[in-house]
Amino acid sequence: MEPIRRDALLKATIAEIGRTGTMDVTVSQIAKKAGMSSALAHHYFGGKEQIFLAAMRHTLTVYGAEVRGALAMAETPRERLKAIVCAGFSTTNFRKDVIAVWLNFYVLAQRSDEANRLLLVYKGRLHSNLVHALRPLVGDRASDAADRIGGLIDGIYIRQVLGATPPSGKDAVRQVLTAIELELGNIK
Amino acid sequence: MEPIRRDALLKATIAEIGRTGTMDVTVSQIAKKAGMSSALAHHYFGGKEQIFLAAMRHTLTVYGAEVRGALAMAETPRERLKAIVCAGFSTTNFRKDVIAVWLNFYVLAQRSDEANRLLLVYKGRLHSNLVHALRPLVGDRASDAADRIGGLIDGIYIRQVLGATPPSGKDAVRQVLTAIELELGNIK
DNA sequence: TTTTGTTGATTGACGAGTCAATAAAAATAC
DNA sequence: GTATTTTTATTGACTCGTCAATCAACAAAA
Repeated sequence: MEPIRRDALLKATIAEIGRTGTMDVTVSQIAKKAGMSSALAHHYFGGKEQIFLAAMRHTLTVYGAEVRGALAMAETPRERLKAIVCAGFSTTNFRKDVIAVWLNFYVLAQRSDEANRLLLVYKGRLHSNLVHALRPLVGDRASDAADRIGGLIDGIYIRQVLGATPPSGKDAVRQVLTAIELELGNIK
Repeated sequence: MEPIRRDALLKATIAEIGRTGTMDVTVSQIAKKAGMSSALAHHYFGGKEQIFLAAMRHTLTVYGAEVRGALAMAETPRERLKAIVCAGFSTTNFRKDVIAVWLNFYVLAQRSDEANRLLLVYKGRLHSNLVHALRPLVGDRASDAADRIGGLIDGIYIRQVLGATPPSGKDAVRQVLTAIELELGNIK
C-alpha cells in the first residue's frame, strides 16, 4: 500500500498547488484529493514540508527523465540542443499547473536548503547538458552561452503564469531555438 | 499621518517578504516592523491582500521610474537598450529581498486578477521599451527579439534566488548585453 | 498475534479581522 | 482667545476560524 499512497499524494500535491497557484494548500485538501484521510498523509510523510519536498523531487525526476529520453535519440549537437529545449516545453512540463508548481518551488527554495539544493541540481544539469551540446559548435563560449539559453528557457517558462492564454510550447520552442541559432552565428 | 503610515507599511511589507522569502507573513509582523499595531494596518489598508497589492504597485512604480530616468539620458537606440537593461539590474532592483518580492508577485498573479494585471503592465512596458529601441536596429524582427530579451532578463533575474551568492548585477548586465549584440548580428 | 493500514476526534497554536475605548488634533462656535 | 464638538489616530483585547500534528482505536493482513 505504502508506495501507492505516496504516489497518489505526490500527484495530488502537484494538482492542488496547480489548482490554487500557491503552497497554501492544506494537508487535508491534498489527502482528500488523493482519496485518504489527512492523518494517513502525515503517517506516510511525517509533515507538510516533507510532502512538498517529495513532490518537488518527483517533478524534477519526471522532467529529468524526459530530457534524458529525448537526448538519447539525438545524434548531433544540434539535435541535442533541440531535444533539451523540446523536453522542457513538452506538453507534460509546459502546463499551467506544472508551471505553478515550479514557481512555488522557487519560492520554497529561499526558505528550505533542501529545496534550494534540488533546484541547483536542476540548474546544474541543464547547464551541463547545454554546454555538452554547445561546445562542439561554439567552443569556449559554450558555458556563457549555456547560461543565456538556460536563463531564457527559465524566463519564458515562468512568464507563462501571466495572462489567461494557455501556454504554447510551440512558440516557446521557436523562440529559444532562434536564440540558439543566434548564438551559433547562423542568422544575419 | 495617513501617507506616512501607508508608506512605512509598504516598505515594511517588502522588507518582511524579503526576509522570509514568502508571502506567509502576518499583518502583525509587518505592522510591528513599521512601528505600529496590526489594527492600524488594517485600518489604513483594509486587509492583507490589499497591503500586498499596494506593495506590488509601489515596487513596480519604483522600477518604472528608474527605467524612465535611465531612458531619458539615452540618445541612441543602443544606449536605450543599455539603459533598460542596467535599470533592471541596478543595485536598487537587483537585491535578494526585492527579487523575493517579485517572485512572490508572480505567485500572487495566479490568484489575483489585479496582481496579474499589474505584472502584465510591467511586461507590456518592458516589451514596448525594447521594441522601440530595437526597431531602428533590426526592423521587423524587433518584437520577436524583444520577447527573447525580455524573457532572458526575467529568467536571469529570477534565477538569482538560488544559491547563496548575492546577485551580481554586473554579470547579469553583461550576459543580457551579449545576447543583444547577438540579436544585432555583431558577434561572429 | 503481530504488523500494517486507516481514520475520527482532539489539541493547541496561530492569525485575520473587528470593536469599543481612549487620546490627540482640528474645526467650529461663542 | 477659550470652550465645544467633530474628526482623526491609535491600540488592547477579543472573536472566530483554520490548520498541522497527534493519538487512541479499530480493521485487516500476514
